[in-house]
Amino acid sequence: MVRPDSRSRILAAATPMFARRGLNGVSVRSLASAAKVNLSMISYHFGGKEGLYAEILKKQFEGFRYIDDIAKRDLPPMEKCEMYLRGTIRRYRENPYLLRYYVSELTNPTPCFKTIVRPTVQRVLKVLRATIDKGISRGRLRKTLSPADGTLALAGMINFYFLVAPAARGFVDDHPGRDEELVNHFMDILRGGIVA
Amino acid sequence: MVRPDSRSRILAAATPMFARRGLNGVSVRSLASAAKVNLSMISYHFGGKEGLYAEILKKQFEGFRYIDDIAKRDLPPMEKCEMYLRGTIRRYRENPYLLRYYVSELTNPTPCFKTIVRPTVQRVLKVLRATIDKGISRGRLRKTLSPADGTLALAGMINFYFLVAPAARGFVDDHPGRDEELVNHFMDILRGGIVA
DNA sequence: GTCTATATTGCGATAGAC
DNA sequence: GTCTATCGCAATATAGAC
Repeated sequence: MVRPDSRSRILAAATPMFARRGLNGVSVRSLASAAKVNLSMISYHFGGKEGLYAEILKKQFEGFRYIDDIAKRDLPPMEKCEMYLRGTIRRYRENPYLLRYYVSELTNPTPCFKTIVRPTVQRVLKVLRATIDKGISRGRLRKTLSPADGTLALAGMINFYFLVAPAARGFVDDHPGRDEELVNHFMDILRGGIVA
Repeated sequence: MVRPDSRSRILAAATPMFARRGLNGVSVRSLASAAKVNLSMISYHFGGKEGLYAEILKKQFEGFRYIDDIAKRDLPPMEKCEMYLRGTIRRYRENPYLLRYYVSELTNPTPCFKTIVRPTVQRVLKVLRATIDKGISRGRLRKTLSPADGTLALAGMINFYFLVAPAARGFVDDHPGRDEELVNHFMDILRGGIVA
């Protein structure tokens, strides 16, 4: 096991720090000290703090690629919804920082918002909407369903679940072991609502 | 129309600035210049930048008080859900900054998170959950519904709608004129899901 | 690639005159 | 309450030795 080079060490140390405190909440000094590199290394490798942030954000957003699998497949709409729920849960379990970068960019956008964040969000929404559109036209989903609002409801329930988790301690006992249950609960709501 | 005093001017100028750029993204100098006050006024009135932020956050979070109206009333669960949706929409329309403070605290918590944010979130979730619990025990909601996950699904769809709005330009044409439609679409999903 | 040393600017906060 | 002036320190970034 060789010691990772300084570039990798910077990326590894910076990823959780930016996630927790945002671009403006982290100084190059604290980055360098956490990564155990000289502070000039950040400029050397990434051209400055913002360059480092942009590189990390770009890498984080590759976690959204699973949406393309959903787009390609020809499956009934409810199965695609389930794929989306499972893919989203998996994405956040595998990478606990992605949601923070994502939401942080939505509320306090950096220059990366236009180049990386918005195009990705639009892509995800577009795929989900196409699924719903097709489901309606094929008679699988009810024809009074609004494709746009339905998409946002679907994306909202699962994303908000992870977003609010840190403030919901004691409300849900969130852990990977209940993911299957979570998918089933949300799918039940999509299938038949909440009414008896 | 008299000129507001310096304290009010600081609050008025700082509210949108913290909302857009976060606590760490705003300097006292930029605050003072936007509010057209001397920079020493921030320490004088609020004891520093963090004190100012805390005061604004506290005031913003008063926007969640409508949840107590819902808690007090004795209404069928679906009517309470509709009250919650309408109240949430109204809250974000009346105060376009609240969601940013809210979500920003969830992803990049400041010292206010423990004192203000988490207690408020817990309060909202508790009220919604109590509504669902009662709805189930009275046979109005289906007995297989998970109260916790149902709560998060409900809160998620409407909160995410506003959260993602800046990145969803062109996807939904969001404006107050369609709020009634939005409530109806979400209520339809809660009533019967999305399946035909 | 990695370091030291430093340039330069900006930061938050406050002392003290008025 | 409001101002000027300034303190002390942190910020990002880079020049230049090795």
